[in-house]
Amino acid sequence: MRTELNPDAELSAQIAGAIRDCIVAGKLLVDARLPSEAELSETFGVSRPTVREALKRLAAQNLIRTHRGATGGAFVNRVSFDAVQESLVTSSTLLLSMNAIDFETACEARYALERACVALAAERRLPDHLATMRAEIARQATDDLPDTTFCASDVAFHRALIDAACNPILSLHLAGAVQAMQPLMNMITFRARSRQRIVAQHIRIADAIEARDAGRADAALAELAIYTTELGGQVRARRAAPVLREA
Amino acid sequence: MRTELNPDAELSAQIAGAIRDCIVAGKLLVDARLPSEAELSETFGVSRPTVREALKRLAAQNLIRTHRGATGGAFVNRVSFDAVQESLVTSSTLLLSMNAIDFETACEARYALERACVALAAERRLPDHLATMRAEIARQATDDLPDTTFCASDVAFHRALIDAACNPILSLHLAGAVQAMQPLMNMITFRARSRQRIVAQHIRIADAIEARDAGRADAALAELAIYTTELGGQVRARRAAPVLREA
DNA sequence: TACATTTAATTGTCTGGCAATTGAAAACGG
DNA sequence: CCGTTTTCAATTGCCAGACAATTAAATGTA
Repeated sequence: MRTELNPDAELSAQIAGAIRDCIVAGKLLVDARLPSEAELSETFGVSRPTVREALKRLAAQNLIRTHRGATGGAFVNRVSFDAVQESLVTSSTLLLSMNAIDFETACEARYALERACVALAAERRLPDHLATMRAEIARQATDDLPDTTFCASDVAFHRALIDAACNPILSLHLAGAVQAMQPLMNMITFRARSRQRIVAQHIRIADAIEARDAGRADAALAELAIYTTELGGQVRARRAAPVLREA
Repeated sequence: MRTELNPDAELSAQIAGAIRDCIVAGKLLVDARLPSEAELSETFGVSRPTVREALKRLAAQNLIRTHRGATGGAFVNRVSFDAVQESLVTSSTLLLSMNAIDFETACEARYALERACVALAAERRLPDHLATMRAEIARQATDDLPDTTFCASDVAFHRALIDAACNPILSLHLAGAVQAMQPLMNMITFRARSRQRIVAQHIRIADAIEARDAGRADAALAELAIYTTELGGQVRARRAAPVLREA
C-alpha cells in the first residue's frame, strides 16, 4: 500500500494520490477492500480525520465506495460507463458555461463527432434505436412544448442515433458532447418554424438510418449542422443589435 | 447558499452537492470565495470536519481550491480544458482496464473520432501542428525505441493531428480517447516491421494534411485504422493459441 | 432447525484544540 | 511622508479522543 509520496502537497491529497496509484497500477483490484480507516491512519502516520478526507476525495471521483457495519469499509469501485459519462457531462457543461465557448465551436465539434458515427449507426442500428428516434420525433412535433422539453427530446434523439453505432466508447464521448450542449441549444429552438425544420431533418436522418443509407444520413446531419449554426448566428445577431429589429 | 438537501445520503455528500449546485447554477461565480469552514458548519448545522470532508470532495473534482491564511478560504475554480481532459484520460484509462473492452471496439471508436476531424485539420492546420507531426515521425523512426516511448510518440502525433482542427472541444474528447488507448497500443507495436508500416502511414497523413488534402488524409487514416485493428487481431490470436506457433 | 439477541467491527459525526500560513494593519525608523 | 519591519487576526490543516449508527456474524434460545 505504502508508496513514495509527493511532498509539497496536503497530507490528505498525498494519501489520496497514493491509494489512487495503487488502484490504477492494479495493486488494488475491483471490489478489493481497503484497510480500515484506523489501519490506514496508522500506516500513513496521520490521524483518522485526515485519512477520511483522503477517502472522500477518492469517493468524489467514484473510485471507491464505503459501507458501514461489521463487514464495512472502503471498496474499489468498478469504473462504469455511466459514471464516467455523468462526470464528463457535468464537466463539459461547466466548461462551456465558464469559458465563453462560442456557439459555432461547440456546434462544429458536436456535429463532427456525430458524423463520425453515422456510418456505423446506419450499419448496426437495431429496432430499439429506431423506435426511440421515432418516438422522440413524435414528441418534438407536439405544439407548445417548453424549450427545455424540446431540447431534452432533441438530446434523446441524438443519443439514440449515437447508441445505434453499438460502440460504448463512442457513446460515452458523443453523449457527453451532445448533452453538455443542451443549455446552448435551449436558446435557439424557441420558434415553431425553427423546430419544424429541425424535426424535418430528424425524420430524414431516421429514414436514412432505417434504410441503412449512411450517405443520406450523413448528408442530412450535415444540413442539420449548417441550419443549427445558422440559427445560432441569428440569435447572436439579434442580441448584438436589438435596436435594429424594433426599427 | 442553503438549498434543499437530499436526505438518505451522508451529510458531507449532501453539503458537497448543495455547494456544487450553487456553482453549476451560477450562484457562485468563478473565483468567488465560499464562506469559511466555520461559517459553513454553522449554516448547515454540522461540525467543521464534516464541512471539510464536503470541501475535499469538491476539491477532488477540481471545482474549488483552498488557500490558507488571512485572506484564505475556498474559491470557485475556473474549469479548464486541461483539467477536464486530464480527468477524462484517467477515467477512460481505468474504464478500459477494468471493463475488458476489446481492442477492436476501442480502436474503432478512436479512429472514427479521429476521422471526424481530419477534414477540419486539413483546412486549418498551422505550421506548428505540422512541425510537431514531423518531429514525432522522426522520433518514431529511431531504432530500438522502447514500446512505451514509441507509443507516447504515437499519441503525440495523433494529438497534433487533432489539435490541427483548432477546435478545443474536439481536442478535449479526442485526446481523451487517444491517450486512454495508449496502454492497449503498447501491446501491438513491439515489432520493427509493424512500426515501419505505422510510420509510413503517419508520413502519408502528414503529407496530406500539409497539402490540405482532406480526402487523402482520411484515406490514410482509414488504412491505419485497418492495419491497427489487424495487428490487434494477430496479437490476440497469438495469445489464444501459443502452442500452434511453437509447432 | 429457526429465530431472536448480543456483540464486535467499522464508518459517520462531533467537540475542542493546536499548528501553519498569510495578508493586512500597526508600529517604527528614516 | 515614505518605506520597512513587526505584530496580529483570520483561516485552513491537522490531531486526539469520543460517541452514535450501522451491519454482519456469533451466540443463545425455543
